[in-house]
Amino acid sequence: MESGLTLSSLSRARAASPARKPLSLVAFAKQLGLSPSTVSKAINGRADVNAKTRARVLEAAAAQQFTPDPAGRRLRRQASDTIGFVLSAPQAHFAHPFFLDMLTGIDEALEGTPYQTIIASARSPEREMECFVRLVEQHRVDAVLFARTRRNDPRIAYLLARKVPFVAFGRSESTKAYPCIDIDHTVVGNAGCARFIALGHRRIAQITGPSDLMFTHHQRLGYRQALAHAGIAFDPALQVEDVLTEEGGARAAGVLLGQPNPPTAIVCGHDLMALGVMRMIAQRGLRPGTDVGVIGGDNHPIGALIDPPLTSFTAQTREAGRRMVQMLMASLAGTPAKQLQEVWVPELIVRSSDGPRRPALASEYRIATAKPKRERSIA
Amino acid sequence: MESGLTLSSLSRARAASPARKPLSLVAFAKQLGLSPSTVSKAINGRADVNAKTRARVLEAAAAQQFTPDPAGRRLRRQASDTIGFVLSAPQAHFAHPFFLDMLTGIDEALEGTPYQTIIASARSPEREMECFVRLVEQHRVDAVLFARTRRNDPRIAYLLARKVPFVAFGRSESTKAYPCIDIDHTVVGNAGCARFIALGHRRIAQITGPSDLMFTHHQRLGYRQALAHAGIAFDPALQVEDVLTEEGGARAAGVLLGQPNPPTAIVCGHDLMALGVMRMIAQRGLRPGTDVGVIGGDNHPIGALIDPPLTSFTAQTREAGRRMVQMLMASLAGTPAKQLQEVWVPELIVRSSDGPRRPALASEYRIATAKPKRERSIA
DNA sequence: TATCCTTTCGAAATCGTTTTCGAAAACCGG
DNA sequence: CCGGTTTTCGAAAACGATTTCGAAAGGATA
Repeated sequence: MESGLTLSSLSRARAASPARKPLSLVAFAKQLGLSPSTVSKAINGRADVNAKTRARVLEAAAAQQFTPDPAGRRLRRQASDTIGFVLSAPQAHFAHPFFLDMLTGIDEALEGTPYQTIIASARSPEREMECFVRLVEQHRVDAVLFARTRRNDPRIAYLLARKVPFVAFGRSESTKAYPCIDIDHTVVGNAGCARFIALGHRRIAQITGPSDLMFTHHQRLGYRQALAHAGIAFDPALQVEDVLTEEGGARAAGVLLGQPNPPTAIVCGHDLMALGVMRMIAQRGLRPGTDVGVIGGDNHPIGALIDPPLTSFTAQTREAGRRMVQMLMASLAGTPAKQLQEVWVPELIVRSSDGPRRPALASEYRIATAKPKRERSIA
Repeated sequence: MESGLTLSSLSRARAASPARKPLSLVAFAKQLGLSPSTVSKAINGRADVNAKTRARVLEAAAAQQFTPDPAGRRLRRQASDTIGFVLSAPQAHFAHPFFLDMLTGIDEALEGTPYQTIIASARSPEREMECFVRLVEQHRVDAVLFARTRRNDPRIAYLLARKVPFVAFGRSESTKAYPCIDIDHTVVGNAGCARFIALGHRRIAQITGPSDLMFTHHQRLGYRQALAHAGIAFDPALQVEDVLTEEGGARAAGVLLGQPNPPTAIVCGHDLMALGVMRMIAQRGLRPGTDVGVIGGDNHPIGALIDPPLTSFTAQTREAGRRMVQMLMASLAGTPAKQLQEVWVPELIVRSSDGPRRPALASEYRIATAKPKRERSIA
């Protein structure tokens, strides 16, 4: 059956579904006693149309809910009015609100513009490029948004070479400037580690995702900065990476805790990994947050609900989605890429997993008892 | 700045971004020494083209990566080749993989077809209809997919009246048939409750989402069926509803546990609610899974990670997304709606939250220690 | 071989919009 | 009132594909 879904069967199928024919621009124009060109110009805000005429057109359009058919518009304009948002390997992030949050922000910012978002998901990291190429070469999108940049990101190289407008969530080591917005993850590594130092820890480990991811790379740099600043020698055995999942975090923690001189605190780059870390700590007979401190990285909502509640960092994913769209519009309008680069500084959200255990409200039990009072979020 | 984003500024902006001109069908046809019509027909699988010619065309198209420009195709065909997927009130489901899973399934099934998915998110339940109307009346989509049906769903009425092809995830009380796929949530209520009865419980409560949601309604029916089957009198005070969030679950549990004769077990319609329920049980000084049994409803991945691990039901959201697309294609091809209705039976995933506490692997600690061995999932 | 039917192809119309360019109208200062 | 400038509008030509319909070629039959 799947193979029977040929292009031809699809096209013939369409004929079966009827639908009332909508108002075309020419018909609408005739109604108003104007030419199609004038109506079009009125709607599109061109200068060469009398203010009075324009008002009349817009009023009638609003009254009759008239909107120019996007199909005609697109053909003539040679633009698809469509922005592609690429999900990378969604199966790996199944329980993470990251992409959906970002998508929501994007959709919000696009409200009222003629643009729409199409999503495309890359089956695997290897097939990511494929996804971009298809979107671009088949003229399905005017611009692209995506996240999870890598240090050396072929997608960025491709889009730049192909001159496709885009905004990335995340920096890279590209020598050419491109519009992007990023969270400063050196802060996540640095401030997380520094907090443990301030709490008296000396043997502090870091668990992150794959280091070819730019944000992971930054986290690792930040961690080393904090150590250096405190005069603590960097021990490579304490900095491990694994995949960005709960299991990855657990596995990495197992490696760390199995060492002869295990760490007393672990900073994580990702909250799901932190969850796995906490699970592994418990499995080893230790108490997360008491025997071994844990700090996460991206404020997964589940972090507030577990026990001990996870100390983490603000993420602002939805706001980032919104901002990416604004930057894209600016980019399309000609603003140079150098002016379209923002780095947001995340803030620590202090809960309980990062230090000696505080008396919990219902300390006998295993599920977080209430939202911690000490939580501090950014405005 | 936001208000400066007029249609006109956008359109002029576009001119700024250049791009190599791609191969048009006429140019491609000329290359082959054929007419555009023949090439088009070859590609679209029409009958009146010689097998040899068709092979030659398809080969060349593959070699040169030629694809007919969707814009022209859409204009002529009077179809957008686009399917709308509507997210309802995403902010309420922030941490739930439901929508992203479904989206992934949809995208998978659409691979290789000329269709693409656009997503639209309804700001609030009240503005849901707005979203549908805009999508349809502005010709942005050929068909629509959506989830979370209500008992009496105006979206379904609208789409049926407007003759827009669609597939819903969830049944409703519509008298007219429409294509849909659904999980049988009476099973969630029934089997969950029955399990507690089998474990010896007699005072069993149910916490669900708002009862105007169809799946919630089914859950509530199933719960009463199980009670009736066991000859236990239904106590309305034990069946409460709240919003579909962790907080909602906690609040509802608070109400139940505050009663003079509180329940010894609680079946939930939704895993996030179950999480809140467990939190409230702990907050009341009781042990979830030991003093009060808890069963969830839709296999949120976090359920396997908490302690005690949450007994729940299979959800198969991604598979459902795939199947919805297949059914939509069938519907477009003329298959009557009555043949496009499926109800899938969820299966219990037994972990630990539903019964007397089993010895945990690292019983001192507060985070689940390992994936439970007893977990049983469907094939 | 003539006739008819089938197969295969292409010319031309069409989808609905935007845009260019020219013409008419209105306005202006002298 | 006139020449020149500015506004305002509309006719017509795109944009790139699909589809209808007719014609040519090929095959079969009498």
